[in-house]
Order: sequence, then C-alpha cells, then structure tokens
Amino acid sequence: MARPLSETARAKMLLATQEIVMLHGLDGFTIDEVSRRSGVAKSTLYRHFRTGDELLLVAVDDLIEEVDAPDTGSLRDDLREMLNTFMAVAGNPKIRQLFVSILKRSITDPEFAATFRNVKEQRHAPLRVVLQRAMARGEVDPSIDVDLAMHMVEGPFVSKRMFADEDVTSRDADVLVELVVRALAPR
Amino acid sequence: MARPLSETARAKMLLATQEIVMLHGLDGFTIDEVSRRSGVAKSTLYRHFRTGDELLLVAVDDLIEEVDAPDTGSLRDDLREMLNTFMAVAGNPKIRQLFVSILKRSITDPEFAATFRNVKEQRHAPLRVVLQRAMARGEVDPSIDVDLAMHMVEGPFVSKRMFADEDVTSRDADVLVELVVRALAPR
Amino acid sequence: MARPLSETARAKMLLATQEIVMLHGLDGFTIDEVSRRSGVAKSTLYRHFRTGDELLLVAVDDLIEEVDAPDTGSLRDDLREMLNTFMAVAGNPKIRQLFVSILKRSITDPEFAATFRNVKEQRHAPLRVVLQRAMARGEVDPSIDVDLAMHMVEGPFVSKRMFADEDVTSRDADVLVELVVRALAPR
Amino acid sequence: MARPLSETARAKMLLATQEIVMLHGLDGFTIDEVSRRSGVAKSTLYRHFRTGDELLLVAVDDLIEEVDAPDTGSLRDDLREMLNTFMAVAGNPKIRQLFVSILKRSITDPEFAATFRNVKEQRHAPLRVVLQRAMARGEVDPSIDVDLAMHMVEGPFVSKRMFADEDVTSRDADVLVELVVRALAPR
DNA sequence: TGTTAAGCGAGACGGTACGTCGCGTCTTAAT
DNA sequence: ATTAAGACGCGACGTACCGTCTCGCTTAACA
Repeated sequence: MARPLSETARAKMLLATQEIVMLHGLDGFTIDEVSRRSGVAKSTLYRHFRTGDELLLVAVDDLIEEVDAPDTGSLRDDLREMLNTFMAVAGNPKIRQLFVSILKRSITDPEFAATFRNVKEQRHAPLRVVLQRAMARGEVDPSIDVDLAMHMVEGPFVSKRMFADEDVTSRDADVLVELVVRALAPR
Repeated sequence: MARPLSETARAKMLLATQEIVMLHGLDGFTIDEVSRRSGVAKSTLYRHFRTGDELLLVAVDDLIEEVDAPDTGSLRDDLREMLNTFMAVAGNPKIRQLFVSILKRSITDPEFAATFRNVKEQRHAPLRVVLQRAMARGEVDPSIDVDLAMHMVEGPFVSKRMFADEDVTSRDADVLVELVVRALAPR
Repeated sequence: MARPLSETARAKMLLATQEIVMLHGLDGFTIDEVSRRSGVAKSTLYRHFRTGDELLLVAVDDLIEEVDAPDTGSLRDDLREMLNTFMAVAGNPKIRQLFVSILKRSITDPEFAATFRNVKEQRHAPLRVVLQRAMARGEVDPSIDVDLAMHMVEGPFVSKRMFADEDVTSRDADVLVELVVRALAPR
Repeated sequence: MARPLSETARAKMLLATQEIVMLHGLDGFTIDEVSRRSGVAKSTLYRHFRTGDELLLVAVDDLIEEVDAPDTGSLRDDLREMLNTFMAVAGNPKIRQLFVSILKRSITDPEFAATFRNVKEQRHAPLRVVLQRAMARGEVDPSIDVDLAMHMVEGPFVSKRMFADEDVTSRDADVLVELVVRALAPR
C-alpha cells in the first residue's frame, strides 16, 4: 500500500558522495553536505542507509574498478605489473586518506568492518590467483599458506607507502619484488 | 621574557588524555572533555598543542614504553622477539584504532605528519639496529637498503594485523620470520 | 514546505530573556544563559534571531505595555500625564541601561536599527496624537512640523534623565511642560 | 627604592586607544589590542587604570578640544553657533557610537559615571555661560533654572540626532532655536 | 479508480564539540 | 619595583554536524 524507496534518490546520494570525496576528501563528507549537494532530504538518507558510513562505503566500492590478474608466465613479472597498478592508485593522497578513514571506521564498527572485509577480498582476488598459478608452476614453495604469501607481497609496499608515507620508486619496487620472489621460492 | 608554558598544565592534559583513551576509547577523546577532566582551560590546551590530535599523539607516545633492540646473535631469534612484542601491543584493538586515527590525521596535516614521523623513527630504531648487526654478521645481504629491509620485516605483519585485521598466530609469525630471513640472506 | 519555526521555542526564549534581565540585569544576559535557562538549543536561538541583541529587543518590547494617548482637552495636562508615565519607567536604572544598550547596538547595525525604529515609532504614536489634537484645538502653531514638536517635548526630559542621568522631579516636569507649551503656542 | 609609574607607558596607551577608537570604532577597543598596539604590557595597563573603560574615558576626553562660548550679543545667534558646532561633531557616527558606549558604561559603573560627569560638565560650561549672559541681557526669564534651560536647548537636538538617529538640517536647527528662544523669553 | 500509507524535500529541533576571543590575574626575566 | 611578554583559568561567542522530528506534497499499491 505504501511506496518503495526511490532508486533515483539513492543514485543521487551515491553520486554526490563520490563527488564530495573526490573533490574535497573524506573530511568534506558530511550527511548535511550530501543532502545539500544531492537535493535528497536527510530523512530520506537515513531511510536508505543506517549511517553515513554505510553510504560512504557503498559509494566508494561503487567507484573502484575491477583489476584482472596478469598472466605473464613469470611470478616476478606478474608481481611487477600488479604493484605498478597498486602504486599508481596508492600514490594519490586522497585515496590514501580515504582508505585510512575507512580502515579507522572499520575498527570501531564491526558491521562496517564486515562490509569492508568483502570489499578487501574482492581486491585481493587477483593477487591470490597470481600466487596460485606461480605455485602450480613451481615458482612458489607449495607449503606456504597463500594468505601469508599475499601479506608477504603486499606488506612491504603497504608499510612503505601507507604507513611510512614514503614514495615507492620503481627501483624500490624492483628490489622488493626480487626479495619477495626469493622468499617464496622453493628451497 | 614571558612566562613559560606550564609543565603542570601539560602533565595534567597528558594524564587526562591517557585516562580518557584508556577508559572510553578514542571516541571519548574530546578537547572539551580533556579540559573538563584536567581542569586545564581549552585556551591553554591550544597554546600547548596545535590540535587535539597533536595532544593525542604526544600522550600516546608518552604511554608506550621504549623497547631495547634484542641481541641474541641470530637474526631469526632477534626478529621473533621483536615481533612478539609488536604483536602483543598490536593485539589490543584500542591501540590499533588509535594508531589508525593518528595515521589518518598525518595524511591530511603535514605538520602533524612531521611529528608523527619522529615518533615512528624512535619506534623503528631497534629494528634498524637488529638489521645492521645482522648485516655485520653476514646474515643479511649488505647491498640491501636498510629501510627497505625494515619494510620487508614489518610489512607482512602490519598488512595482516592492521589492514586485514586478522590475528597473527605465533605459527604465522614463525613462518613470516623464516621467509623474511630467506629473503634477506646473501645469495 | 519545511517545518516552521517553533512558537514554543520562541516563547521559551523570550520568557528566559525577560527573567534574566529582570533578575540579574543586562550583564546577566548571555546567549548561553538564555539557552541554558530556556532549554532551547543555541542553534535554534540563532535560527530565530540574528543576534542576541535582536532577541533582547523583542523580549523587552514584549515586556512594555502599550500606553494610550490621554485626552484631557488641554495640551498642558496631556503632556503632564504622558511625561509622568515616561518618568516612572525611565526612573528604573535597569530600563535605562537596557535602552542605552539597544541604542548602542542600533548605531552599529543598520538592520537592528530598522527594527528598533519600528519599536520607537510605536512608542511615539500617542505623543504624536496628543500634539495633533492640540494643533486642531489651536493650542499649537500649525506651521510647526510635528516631528520637531515631538523632539521639543521629549528632548529636555531625555537629556536630563538619560544623558545627564539626573532625576526629574515633578517640579522640573511642570516647569519643562510650561516652557514647551509656550514654545509651541501660536504667536 | 621603588619606581614611579612610567609616563611613557601611559602616553603610549592613550595614543593607542585613540588610534583604535578612530580607526576601528569602540568595538575594536580591547585591553589586549591596546597592549598589542602600544607595546605596553597588560599588567602595566592595570597598574595605571582600574579598568579598560577608565583608560578609554581618559583617552577620549584628551581627544576633544575645548570650545569657547560665543558672544554675539544675541541668544539666537549664540545658540545657532554652538549648535552648529555640536551638529558637526554629532554628525559623525563613530563619535555617536563612542558617546553612547560611554553612556552605557556609566550606567553600570558608578565610579565611571562620576568621571564621565566631570567631562560632561566641562562640555556644558560654554552653554551655561551663554544662557547666563542672555539672562543678564533680559533675553531669558530669570526665574528659570539654568540647568533646566540647558536641557531645553540641548534636548531637542539630542533627541533627534542621538535617539531618533535622524539628521538635523540647518532648517531644523533654525526652527528649534527659534522655538527655544520663545520658550525661554520673559513673559 | 479512488484511497491511503509511505516516501519525499525541506529544514527546525535539542545536543555537543569546535576553535577563537577577551577578561583580569599571575609568573618570568630584564631593567 | 616596574616593565614587556605572554601563559593562566574562565566563560561567551557563533558555527557545524549529528540523528530525530515535523511539515505539506507526491506517488504507487491496494481495494
């Protein structure tokens, strides 16, 4: 007898959120600002999303494009390609800020964390595929847990780029890939 | 020539901040609350610290005790010891939340980032010492940049514990240390 | 289309303002205090009034009762009656303070001045009526501008009572009325 | 063994106060601002003046030049000359604001009021002289109290210019002077 | 094909924190 | 002992967002 939630309103909110985050960073993201910019009433926003963060997460997930797993036949080259893509994205301070903000929220709010976990898993899928192919080719010690291997690969980049907030040059990337390949190689 | 910033006021603010963070978490941390609880005027707070985050950073840094670089004579054992300590601290969700908050702020605010950088360097010092000793003993390839080596060591732990928000078991730690030792070994 | 400003909130603010001014004088009047005492949020207060002074002006205007123009048939007696009323009110130092505060604000802020002008005109209406009746009766020179006549009547009282801050005895009042009546009489 | 209050400091404060009031109006007048601009410490300021208002009053009194009583031989012309001078000064909104601010303070603070009263009396002296001369010449009814006569003269101007905040044209001034001369004339 | 409950935009509401300002007092080192 | 400098506790300022609520209007699902 009633009326369903409006897809139009939802789309306007998501768009506004993405614009705000891109233009003014996460600190410009505000329930009131989304309402102002989208022309959607605050009450409507709360009918669609339990919190502002939920809206944010959905909007951001919507924004990130899928990446395919490379398949050059060499672990070293596959990793180089993936990490180049990663560094290009992570080089943008706004994206780093966004990521860290989301990370922060996901520590406080378990429900938010669960949604975020799914997003992260999607992002990790290509790397997992690359590692499994390398294992099959005998380039990676098969006794190593794939998840741990993943953190071995990503970790140094994340640590340098996100935590230390230092640039990662392509020289650095080459060295790190070389070290990781050694680490994962069968004895 | 003028009156110096009061050490008493500073101590009261730091104490109040530490109490608040310990008792009510980061979300209970508020300039007004610190002022109320410490009996220090807000204006004084802003005379000592440019922002609340700066106060927070100092208070938290104050809280964490110094760690000595272990010296067992073996890189593997030194790393195990250090990472056990690290995991014990990083296992506390409140500390993780705190860390990520600080990280977030340091992306936005360059001046804050500089302060944070100093803190991080202090934390990194022992690991750097361990790696340099290992290099001297011939356990680490001397052509590897110490900073990169540091990220190789820390990265996987940080990635799994902080980013993926997964526990790192001592089994995991052993495996990761083993892989890192292999990666850094001279050819 | 939106929700209208709440009359309840407005009434509570006006009441609180009047109480404060009556109990503690103008210096006790503070936005924060009105908010506290009335239970109305500060933000709401600023939705209703541009400044605290505007609230004050409205509250005070609300407080002062209307005065009817007397009609004794004699200008002298009409003026005596009006000025007695005026002196009774102006004898109260709190009211004088209030008046001067409002006067001060209206010099700085043109919009406030406009509001104040309306209030003043209401207050002046009875005097204008009295003068016009006297003119019709031939007691006042018809070539005199009514506004100037008004200032002739009010001026000496205002000057002595408000500016010089001296009491105006009923002897003084009688003399002044007598002089004014002479001044305004047709030649 | 002690040291007298520095005249230099006093002069610097008075100068700074006058500059502030002239450039930015009374609302720009602040203890802190005087201290900043003059380079005189706040504590010094409080050693010289009990309150900021006291400094203000002294500085402003210092600013106003003395006016001589005119002596044309005709009350009408004497008043015209005096009121022209008065209107020239009172036409400046900053001076009006200043005056009203001082008036306001003098209602709250009795000690301030006393100092202000002296200043006002100095200002009134020439008008009193003019009236007494006119009385001696037989132009003013000798039974009228000089103080009341003074308020008869000043009142209408003050009422129109300061209270109603309306311009007083020279036409208005002529009419008002004419009416006042009639009012004061012997019967 | 009305009827009607829910969605909608708009934005007011009570809160709470923010960062700044001015006050009058107090502490320091220098004169 | 006075001075310049400026920190101190205090408390008001005006603004921003929060999540809830109250409006009057519109619209889709049901009767």
